[in-house]
Amino acid sequence: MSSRLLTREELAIDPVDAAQLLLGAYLEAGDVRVRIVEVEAYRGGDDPASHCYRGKTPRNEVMFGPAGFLYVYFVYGMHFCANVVSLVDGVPGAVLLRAGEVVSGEDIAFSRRPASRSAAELAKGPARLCKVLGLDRSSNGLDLTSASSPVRLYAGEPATSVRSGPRVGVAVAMDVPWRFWIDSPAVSTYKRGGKRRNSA
DNA sequence: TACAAGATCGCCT
DNA sequence: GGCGATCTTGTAT
Repeated sequence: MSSRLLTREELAIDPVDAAQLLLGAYLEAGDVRVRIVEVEAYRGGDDPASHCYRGKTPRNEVMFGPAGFLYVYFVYGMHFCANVVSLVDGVPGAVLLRAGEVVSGEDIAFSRRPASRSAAELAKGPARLCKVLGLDRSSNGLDLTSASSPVRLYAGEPATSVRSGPRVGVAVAMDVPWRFWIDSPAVSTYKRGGKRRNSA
């Protein structure tokens, strides 16, 4: 298993490229380690689906900062979603971590997600991924490239057979295939775009 | 008035 | 029954 931390410069690239780099990488928080198998790229000003599309705010400030930082945001009043900031300081961009496989600390993961019926379901979805890793708003802004950080990002084996398609749950820009995943039982099968309201 | 936190309802399996 | 880059209300500026 790889134990090399990803570097900031490796992540200071376009979110679309960073997304593919993160596939197969490992995210470790405390005693739980997850292998990232599904991500989505989010850009800034040219991406209406991005939190940054509307400009910089204290909330999404992290996305405008240097690459390699963790951006955790609150959604639906009960869920958290984790993003890995990419691109350089001043340019918004991030990769949403949608799903992963728990490869270490599975017992802890189950204790956090008792409803999970199988290991593959533990981190099958962005909100679950956060809960399994114990990520919350206090985790926002952590440096994933620092060995002393409570949450770290490790390089994995190069992802092969990367697939791509429309992003999930995004009501706009569905024609942009910025969702990437690799073959894994933990990848969510939910792939329908357009929800809530009649978007047709 | 703007931003951020809290909730709910539709679509999913 | 559970999850989700939305929607609404409260607080801060």
